[in-house]
Amino acid sequence: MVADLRPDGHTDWRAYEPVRLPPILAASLDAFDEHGYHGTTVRDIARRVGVTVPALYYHYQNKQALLVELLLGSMNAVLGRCRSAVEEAGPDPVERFGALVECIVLYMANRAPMAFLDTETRSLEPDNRARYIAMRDELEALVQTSVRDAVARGDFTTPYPVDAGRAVLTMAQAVANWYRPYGRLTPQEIAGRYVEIALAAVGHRTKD
Amino acid sequence: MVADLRPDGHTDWRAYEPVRLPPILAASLDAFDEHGYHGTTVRDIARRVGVTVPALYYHYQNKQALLVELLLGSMNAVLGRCRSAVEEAGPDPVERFGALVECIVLYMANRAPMAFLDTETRSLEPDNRARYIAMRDELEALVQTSVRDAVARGDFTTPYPVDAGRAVLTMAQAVANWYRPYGRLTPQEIAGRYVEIALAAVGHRTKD
DNA sequence: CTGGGCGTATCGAGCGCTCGCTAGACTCGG
DNA sequence: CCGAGTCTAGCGAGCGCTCGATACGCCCAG
Repeated sequence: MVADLRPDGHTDWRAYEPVRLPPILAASLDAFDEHGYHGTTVRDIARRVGVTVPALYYHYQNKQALLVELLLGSMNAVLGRCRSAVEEAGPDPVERFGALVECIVLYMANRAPMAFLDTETRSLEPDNRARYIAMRDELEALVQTSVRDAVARGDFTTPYPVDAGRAVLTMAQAVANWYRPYGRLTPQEIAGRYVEIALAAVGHRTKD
Repeated sequence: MVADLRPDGHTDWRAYEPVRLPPILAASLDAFDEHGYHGTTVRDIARRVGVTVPALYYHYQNKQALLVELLLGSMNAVLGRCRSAVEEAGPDPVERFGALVECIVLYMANRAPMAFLDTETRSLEPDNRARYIAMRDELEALVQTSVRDAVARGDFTTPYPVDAGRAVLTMAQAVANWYRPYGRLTPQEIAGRYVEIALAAVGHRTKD
């Protein structure tokens, strides 16, 4: 089951171990990222793993199951980390917002290949897509709630909380599209900068 | 040729007529957006148009040519509009930045199905992809130049011009992923708000 | 200590189908 | 009567997936 897939059995939402996936899932991830779901053949996946096609079908029901495992597992992982992040941040909505941006950017960078798969959502069959979107909506709700609460307290001055919240969420998610591990900044550095940029975008009153 | 595709023969970069595409391209666009390039069959496109498969091949060389026409045409259109926008904005980098954000968001909303196709870039064959990426890079350069110049003048106070520039560009492009024509805001309203949000993100000194 | 039975994981071979694409004939307005 | 545009028919390749067989390690009865 998807719930059992733990791409990272994290305790700290900031900590990232090298990703450990079953070989077949790892190969599927690479192939889906390179060619997309429909552009990937089960023969290609088998070739990458170094086995024959029937071996794949021994471990997974079908091609769709591979995508489900990866996509639902990824969304579950980022959502779990974000829940930890807001909890750890405490009641202050500004702290929560900052923790969320940091958490999302960290995930998008440290798990870029996983997060990049998000574009394959449309290849999920309806039931699976519904479960995926429900989790995605919960993630957006976490962000929007923190923005709304911070605006209500007068900590954020943006006149467009919903639009600014969505803008911040999308720009954080987009990190997965351009991040390269050999880039000029570490994931932690990018996350730190994005927190500042995001706080500016929502019109955070600086205390000094 | 791609250069001949004029999805909109605009004179004003803010003006959008209903999109007028040859029926085969319009059907291809719908199909590619729904199922992706590899998930779309030429039979599906033919069915949407109401012709048989050979009729498609009379008008276009192959399936790839349909994607090339749409993707290159779209990128060419947004890039052309953005060039007009910076030119019209004059020499002030803040004005240029604002015009660019407005222009990009307007395109992403008014041409959301076209812009959404961006995710199919990886299905372009190498030569076509290279041409596409060259245009995309030029678009990013327009934004980054305006940010750098505005920071040099002290009009933007962001300590991370490159990162903030990319953040703004990605959040503007992401509009194509969530915009719906029956939504609560018009494209022009969204663009206006995004200009404000983007200016805040880069730390624009307000004059008052 | 042994050997038969069983679960796990793999294989070669190939089924039924759909894919992108095309040869060649037909239709019909100018 | 020509040629632009469409059709019917179908080719060769590759698709997702499955069948029956097999190699191997483990457990336990004799």
